[in-house]
Amino acid sequence: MQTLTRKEREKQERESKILQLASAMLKESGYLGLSMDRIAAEMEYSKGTIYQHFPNKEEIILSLANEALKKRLDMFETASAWNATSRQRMAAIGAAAAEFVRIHPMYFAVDQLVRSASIWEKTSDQRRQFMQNCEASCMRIVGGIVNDAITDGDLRLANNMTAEVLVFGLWSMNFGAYSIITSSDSLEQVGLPEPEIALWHNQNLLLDGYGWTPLSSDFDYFHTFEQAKQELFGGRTPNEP
Amino acid sequence: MQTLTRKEREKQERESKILQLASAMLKESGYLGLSMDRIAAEMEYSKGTIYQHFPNKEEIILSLANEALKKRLDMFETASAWNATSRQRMAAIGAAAAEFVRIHPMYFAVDQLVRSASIWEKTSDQRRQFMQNCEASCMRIVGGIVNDAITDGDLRLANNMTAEVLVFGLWSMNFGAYSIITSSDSLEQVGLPEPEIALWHNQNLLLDGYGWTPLSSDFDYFHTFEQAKQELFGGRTPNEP
DNA sequence: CTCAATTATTGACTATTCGTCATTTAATGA
DNA sequence: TCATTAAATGACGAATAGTCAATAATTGAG
Repeated sequence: MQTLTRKEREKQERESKILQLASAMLKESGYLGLSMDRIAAEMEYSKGTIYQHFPNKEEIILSLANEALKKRLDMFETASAWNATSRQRMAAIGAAAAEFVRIHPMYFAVDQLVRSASIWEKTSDQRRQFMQNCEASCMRIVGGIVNDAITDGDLRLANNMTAEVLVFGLWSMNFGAYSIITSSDSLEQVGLPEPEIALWHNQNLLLDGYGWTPLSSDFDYFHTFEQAKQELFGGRTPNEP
Repeated sequence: MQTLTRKEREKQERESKILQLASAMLKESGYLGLSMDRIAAEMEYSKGTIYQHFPNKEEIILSLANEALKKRLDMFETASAWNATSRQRMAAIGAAAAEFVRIHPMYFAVDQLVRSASIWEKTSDQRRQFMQNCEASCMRIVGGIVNDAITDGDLRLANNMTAEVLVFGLWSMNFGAYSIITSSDSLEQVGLPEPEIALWHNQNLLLDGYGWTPLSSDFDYFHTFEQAKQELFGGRTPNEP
């Protein structure tokens, strides 16, 4: 006996089919190529039915972003709960971020879209709040690791510093790096054949700059990174075929 | 005696008027609010005439980005040519970036737009190359300062490191931070009342992590930053009323 | 100055899109 | 069986990008 009626199940299936199609279209031809008419046509439903699921195009896009963000939050939680030193847990967060990008190469494009085009205003409070919640939760998780490091004596912040500033440093570096990486194919021509590794080095050196011990010169965090990837997200990540 | 005929001048004026209007519209209501019809209406010209200047909407957007990028390149060159230590010149680059964002708050939104929506494909080779050129030049300038630092003995890169990796670190951090800052109004709610200052700290700590002397703990780079802002870009920046 | 040739401008037109809603179709259960 | 409720439809209105034949303005040779 199911908790959902056949109708409810059908509806949910259709919804995920819509999102799946939309994701493919977005990947294929960007925001402008994502057309409600085409979704309806490919679904073999009329447009009106699609609009019963999502009141507008923007809600679909934000839904896609939220699906991804939810997974990222899970991965960050997994990384944070790892039994290791604070900086190793931080490395695990890095592994989570890298794995997330591997699984959702579209996410940054979508996130940028949501931020830049006037998509935000057209979406429902509920979905907007969900998104902000996910982001805030991610920050809180990373902030928690920072505070643990302080508690453990591995990190001492200067007077005019807060954990939030450090988290913002990592966040902005990651966001920027992956935005550039996923939307630019000419990085080799500019002397950066392996931008992901460059990001990894820079993250470590930033934490070294904060004096978060053990410093990356004294410990092989790349090994930790690979280990976290394997143990925590190895083989198959949750919710992914 | 002008080198341009009256017609050419008129055309150029009209072109900059179009860009000006487009910029305002983009600021006002985003990519979707930027309408060729509305531009034509507000210019009091017909649509066809607008299309004689720009073959499509996307070219207008890329033009706007390029206008801004050109100015940033100028500012970076100015900063790099400053007579000071390598890390001070780096601080001047930071001042240039900050000043650039102050003058062009729209730039990051437009840049993200160009990257994420399918704008890139629709634009001319010429404009695309101009953009890539500007970006590459900016990187080269910053890379030049890094190399000067190495020559001066203020910086020693590890074996597996290159100047490009460092530049990428600064680039991604700046790009990410300003993208987030200019597209998010809820940073205070997340414990970041002054994100620009946070960025500044993080940049310095990253360079400290690289061991670029004098370290920020030994030298007041914020003073340098303010000084560069004043001396190099103070009062009125070039090409700005 | 005149007027044919060139150049610039126009806006009606096509095609495409989003989102709505009266109408039709299907499902339900008394 | 059939009245009532729910779901699905697609024609429609309103915007928009971009085109292009027709029109207006400019130019410069005679």
